[in-house]
Amino acid sequence: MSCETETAIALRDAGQKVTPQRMLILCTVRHAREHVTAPGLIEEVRRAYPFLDPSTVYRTLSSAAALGLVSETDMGAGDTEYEWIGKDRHHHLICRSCGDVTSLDNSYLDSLATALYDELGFRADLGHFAIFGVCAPCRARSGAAAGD
Amino acid sequence: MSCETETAIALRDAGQKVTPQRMLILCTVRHAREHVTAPGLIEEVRRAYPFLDPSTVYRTLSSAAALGLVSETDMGAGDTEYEWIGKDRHHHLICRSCGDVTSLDNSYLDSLATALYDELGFRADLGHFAIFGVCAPCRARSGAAAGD
DNA sequence: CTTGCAAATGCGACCAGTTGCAGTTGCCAT
DNA sequence: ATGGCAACTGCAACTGGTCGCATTTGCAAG
Ligand SMILES: [Zn+2]
Ligand SMILES: [Zn+2]
Ligand SMILES: [Zn+2]
Ligand SMILES: [Zn+2]
Repeated sequence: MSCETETAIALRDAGQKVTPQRMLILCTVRHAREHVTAPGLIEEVRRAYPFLDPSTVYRTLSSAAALGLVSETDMGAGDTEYEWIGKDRHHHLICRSCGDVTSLDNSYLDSLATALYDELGFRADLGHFAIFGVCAPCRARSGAAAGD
Repeated sequence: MSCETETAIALRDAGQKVTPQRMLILCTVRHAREHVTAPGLIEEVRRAYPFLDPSTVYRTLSSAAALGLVSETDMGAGDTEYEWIGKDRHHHLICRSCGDVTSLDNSYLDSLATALYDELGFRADLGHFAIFGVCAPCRARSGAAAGD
């Protein structure tokens, strides 16, 4: 099944209309295998469809995020970053010192989700977390003595 | 020790100047035992100090957040919410269905922080998380059959 | 107490993103 | 296939929040 078909089905399943604009926007997000910002995305989609209005892009991203099709995350870079959410959930560790961003397997969060569910009955939706902190190299670099 | 003195010390320790504006802004955040939004805070502080500029409030909140004095969190309400961070760290569970917000003890996140540190050497700063999902009452209400 | 500097404030310009509205279009029932 | 409605789009006005700069002010050295 093609990417376009899958995206259309996802939209339809969510009770939304399938329009050319949405297909273009969402497929662009999906094909970008990295996080994209709204301004970057607007520039990208306008190459194929110059008259597409920015407000349509924002509205599409917002509703898609509400549906869980894409993640909408503040990675600390000043602009909200969007990413298609496939089957493989992931999260990110962001170093406040060097700015390095690494991916984190969902299994680390799974135990938290399990605890919340078992102990509190809360079904957590741990879509795409940005966890800030200091990475190992930076800790070593800034002096092992300071490492609490 | 009074709240004002503690706040001033916290600012001074962080290498920042103690100004009347900052004291007013930060003490207001501190005394509010709940989350506050920037617009709400501006209205509040202007009762005591009408000429205080909104940009000063935003800058103060931003730098205080960078220093870890206050948390800066998107609780899903459309406006970023700020809260004074005391000794007792906490997080929140937010139900997407009924909108209910509950507090979560930091111990749930501690195990995650420990795992990240032990296995990856990443010193996570889990300041004030907003965890979205569906609460137990809503799960029960929307039919136990649908509960996966 | 006086002096000097760096940081903070206030003001105004600016801009990304949101919102309201009217026209258009996907989609379902007939 | 056709009709009708509700959702979506594009446009334009609006606005919350940011940024640059000149002035003020905290604060530490002398
Ligand atoms: Zn990601
Ligand atoms: Zn680092
Ligand atoms: Zn809180
Ligand atoms: Zn609920």
